[in-house]
Amino acid sequence: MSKKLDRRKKYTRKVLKESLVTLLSQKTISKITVKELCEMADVNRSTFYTHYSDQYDLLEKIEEEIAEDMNQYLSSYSFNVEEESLQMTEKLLEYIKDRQFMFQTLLNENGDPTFEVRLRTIAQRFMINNWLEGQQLKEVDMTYLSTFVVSGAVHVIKEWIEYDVDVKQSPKEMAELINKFANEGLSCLE
Amino acid sequence: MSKKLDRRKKYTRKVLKESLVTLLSQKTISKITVKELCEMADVNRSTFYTHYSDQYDLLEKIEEEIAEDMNQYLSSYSFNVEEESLQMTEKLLEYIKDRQFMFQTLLNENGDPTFEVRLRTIAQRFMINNWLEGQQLKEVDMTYLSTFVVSGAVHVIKEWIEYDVDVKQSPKEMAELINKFANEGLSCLE
DNA sequence: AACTGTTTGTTGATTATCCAACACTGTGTC
DNA sequence: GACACAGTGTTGGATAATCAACAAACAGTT
Repeated sequence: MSKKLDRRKKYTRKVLKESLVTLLSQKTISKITVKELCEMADVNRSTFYTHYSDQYDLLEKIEEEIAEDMNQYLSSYSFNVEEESLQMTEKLLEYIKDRQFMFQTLLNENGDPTFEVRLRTIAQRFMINNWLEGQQLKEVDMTYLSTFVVSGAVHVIKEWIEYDVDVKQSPKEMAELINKFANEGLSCLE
Repeated sequence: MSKKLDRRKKYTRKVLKESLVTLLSQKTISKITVKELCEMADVNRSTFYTHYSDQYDLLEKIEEEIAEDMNQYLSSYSFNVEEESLQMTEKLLEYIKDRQFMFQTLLNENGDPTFEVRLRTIAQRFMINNWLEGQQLKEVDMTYLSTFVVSGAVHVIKEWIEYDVDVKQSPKEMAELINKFANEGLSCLE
């Protein structure tokens, strides 16, 4: 499935992604030049063009990757088995924690305004497929519910960032809290 | 003088050096294999051998580089002009701060026992060339003095590490303190 | 409008790294 | 001793990244 990447490719893409996110924390994508991006990443400009067509393309790829990861995590998510579920939540939290800066940047002023929407879409699809399976819900309720949950999640992430919450210190407790909330939320529907 | 290095070479050597120092914080040089070193650095083993012959060679190069840097800093050191001197001390402190982990590792149990000696030699040569210029000192005094100063410096570095002193927060005050001490020490000799 | 400096894609030749394979040495185990 | 196992150094061919150079587009200045 996932073809084995040459170390060089892996490294080049990694630093380019990191550099773009760093620059995005300072200015809007349209004000970022390929030149400064490559200088920051310490990568030859010609190399950049063998991977991406421009800044926008790179940003696209970054977000696609996140989307894939989120889907990956959410696809194996289930609230049936308690312990397994907790572990999944924990992993998801660690994933986010490791990319705190990235999320912060992409969700803030200079970031992509469509990014939050994309996250919302992913979560919405997940909720429809898993949580709300079997439930007979009006479409209005469904939309409202997913919007509510995702907004909450984004809000939580932003709060973590603002108050510099160290998720890693207690991912377990955090995971329990979140799962409990999710379950109670579900039971409230019945 | 300093030949222009290909970015790739620069990167390869950088990660290999970082990885070795990291490993040295865990075990002795003789227990470190080239294989695990390359795995940590994410560099092909064959690439390693195009740069260094073995772990010991790499460690050698790391220490040589530090020695060069220290010489560089110390060579442009003078206590004649007050402000300039302070700036030099400040830069030197920042240099050490940026490599705190490296110094810590090289000076500790797993590190190279000869490293402290090398530092001592450098400082000794410096003191003879600069500070003690013109002073009529017995060789015994000279050796004792340099040993005293370097031991002090190493001790200070180790204390910074242990008590996690943030040198960067006040390199200026720190620099003033050190220069003042150095000057008083010198005047004590007269 | 001409001028200056900067960024942009793109190219060709060069170089470094990768990878997989190899034979070799050392070390521990039955 | 015979055996498996892990690390060593070295090789050759494939591939990626480098660098320097280019024409073109663009923005700001005078």
